[in-house]
Amino acid sequence: MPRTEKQFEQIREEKRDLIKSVALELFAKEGYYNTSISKIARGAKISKGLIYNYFESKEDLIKEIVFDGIDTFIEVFDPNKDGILTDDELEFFIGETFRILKSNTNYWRLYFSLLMQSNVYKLVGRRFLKLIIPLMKTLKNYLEWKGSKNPLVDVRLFAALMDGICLHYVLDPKDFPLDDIKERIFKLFTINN
Amino acid sequence: MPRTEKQFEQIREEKRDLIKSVALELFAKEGYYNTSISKIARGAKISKGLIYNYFESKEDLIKEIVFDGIDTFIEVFDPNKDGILTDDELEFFIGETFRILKSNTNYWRLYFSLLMQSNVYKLVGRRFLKLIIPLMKTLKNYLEWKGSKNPLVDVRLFAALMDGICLHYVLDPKDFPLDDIKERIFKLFTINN
Amino acid sequence: MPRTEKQFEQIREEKRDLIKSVALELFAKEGYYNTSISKIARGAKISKGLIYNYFESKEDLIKEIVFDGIDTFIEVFDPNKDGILTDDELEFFIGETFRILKSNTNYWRLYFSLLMQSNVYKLVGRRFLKLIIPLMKTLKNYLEWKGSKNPLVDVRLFAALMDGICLHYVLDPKDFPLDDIKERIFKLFTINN
Amino acid sequence: MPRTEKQFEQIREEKRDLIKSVALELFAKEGYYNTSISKIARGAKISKGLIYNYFESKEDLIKEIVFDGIDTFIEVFDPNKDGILTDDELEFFIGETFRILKSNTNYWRLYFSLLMQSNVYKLVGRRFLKLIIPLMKTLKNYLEWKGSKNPLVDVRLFAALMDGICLHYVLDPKDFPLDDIKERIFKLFTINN
DNA sequence: AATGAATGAGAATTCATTCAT
DNA sequence: CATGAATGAATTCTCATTCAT
Repeated sequence: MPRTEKQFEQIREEKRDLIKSVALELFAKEGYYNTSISKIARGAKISKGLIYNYFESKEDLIKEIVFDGIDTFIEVFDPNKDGILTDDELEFFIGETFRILKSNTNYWRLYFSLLMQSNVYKLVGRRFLKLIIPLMKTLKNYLEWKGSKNPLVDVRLFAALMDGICLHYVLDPKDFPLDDIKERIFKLFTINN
Repeated sequence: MPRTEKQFEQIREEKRDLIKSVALELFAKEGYYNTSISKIARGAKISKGLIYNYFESKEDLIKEIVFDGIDTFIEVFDPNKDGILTDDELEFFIGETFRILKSNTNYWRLYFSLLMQSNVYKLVGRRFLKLIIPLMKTLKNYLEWKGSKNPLVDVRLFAALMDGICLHYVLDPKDFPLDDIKERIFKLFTINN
Repeated sequence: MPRTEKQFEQIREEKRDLIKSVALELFAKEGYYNTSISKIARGAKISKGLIYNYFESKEDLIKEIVFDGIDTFIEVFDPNKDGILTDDELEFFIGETFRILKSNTNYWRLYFSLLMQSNVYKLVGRRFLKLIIPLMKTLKNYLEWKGSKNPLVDVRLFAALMDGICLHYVLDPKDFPLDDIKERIFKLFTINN
Repeated sequence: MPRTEKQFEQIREEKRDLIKSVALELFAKEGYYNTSISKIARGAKISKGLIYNYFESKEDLIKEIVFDGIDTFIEVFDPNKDGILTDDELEFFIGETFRILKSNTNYWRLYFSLLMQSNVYKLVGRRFLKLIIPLMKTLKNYLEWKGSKNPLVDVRLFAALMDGICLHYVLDPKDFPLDDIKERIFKLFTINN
């Protein structure tokens, strides 16, 4: 019995995901340039050629991986709401960020490593900004409401802090007191100052 | 009549510096792996071979560049004092960090980009930690004195924040309100909380 | 429809052999260091890169070539017999040695040329000795039986003579009276002296 | 007081010899291709450039070294005599050969190593033959007189044997019973057979 | 006579990508 | 859909040689 169109589609989808997950693992662990297509193929137990059946190029592959990560982020934080943040919502935001950080450490290490290569940044940064900007706007409103004298600066501060924590966490996840840090951040930004 | 020892010494010194500055520029702008020795040679208007007259390998070259940066940092912050931080000293520390960040933006972009490539991190991280650890200790004492309930966590928070700011700054220095941020950090960490 | 495992295996086998035979030819004629991978590739009408698909490095390539030659030798002379040599067996030994010399002149030129490069000797010498030592032991017994007063010295003499002949032969095979020499050696070492 | 022409000449001579002896040492120990001009200069504690003041090229340098060795050989064996060899003279010949071998082991190792690289052989071989041929002629007469049925073959045998011994000796001088071997050769070729 | 900085051709090696099967 | 042999451009690095001083 020949497979249906749909079954093929599903096989393709699974293969794509397999390749991407192996590639993410390797990119994050060994670096983008130290990870050859051969290694990925070996890791996924498929042939080199097949990868080109699913992705146009190595660059295309990493682009997809990064975009996927961004999309995960978007799904969680999609702010199609009212642009208004409550204390609870801020706590949720911080908590979710750290939860994703914990469960996708590899991805975020990769993300930061890529971010630093300006050519990749140009590629990916734009898309990331589109996601971040509305969040930042909402946050600005929130901080304004909280009495911040210079909410724009405080937003920057918040963003930098979050990224700094991500950075430190992915570099050495074992000893990082993520939960304590969460508490502190929450306090820092919810109290009226 | 042959050149004197001193003249050779000077030529070497100048060439080394030229190569390092061109390399730093390119490494930071295009990434370590996207910067070939050929490009560096072209940038410095010298031959490929000459670079190997001054540096044993590409790896040796980047190691020297990074160590130079660390040394600059050390010179400013060498804490063989009393291990005690006053409010003024903290302000000085933050201020100096940002001043160095501004004047060595390229270097710090490079530093972060390397940090993320685990193999390079192993190379450099150790040396950096040796510098950082005493600073962190001093800071811990300071925060304790300021009444921090969990100074270890606060030190982590501070370090992450500083790195986050550095990261954001090097990625987009133009629009970053570094001075305002400085104020905010200072306030955050000097008030009794 | 993809090629079967067996077809690939055969292609690989043939290509490996092609590369090895071209490389042997060139190594022997021009020397190891004067033979670049490019030259070998050109000689085999394949790309440089393909050679690395079959051999890990230039050193690996020559190692395989030399080991192949040793293996040929071992196949002929494998002395897991009784350790006893008759006159006929000695004649056979000498005859076979010269036959191999004639049919593998290139290989032996290469072998001698490598022998003299101490680093390569270390690589290969050990394996060769393993083969030679038992042969020499058998020969010593034989010469003892023939009445040699100092069989150890005579074994050395025999080995040196055989290698000297090989050396002269590979340097100028055209005019070398190999068959007459064979007779003489046989007489020299079979008569009681 | 300015140095005289002669003094300069002597300095030059000494430097040439220094360079050659260092180069011979290194060529023999590490191989021709593994010995860079830089290494030689370092070994002789002079500058790279100066070597080119004395020798046109690396090839020129090795050519001179090899020719020197041949000349040493010629000095000892120059057969401007009667072309007739007595038993005593043969013993002297063999003895001298081995004496030179012992005192110049490095040189002979180099010589053999070069011999095997056909391009060098072409360079040097001709000159060597000019030296060897008269010796071989004299030896042929001697062997004829001794009753050799095929003196040409015996000359070849003798030459091969001598080279074989040299080869084995330079490869592992420590354990080689050179003196015993000498006795055996002498007996082998002086007895009527 | 002497120096060593500088050159540039060429070496080994890697790897993304293609393509016949 | 799948394979892996094959390519070739690019990379790091070496080194004989030149030359200004």
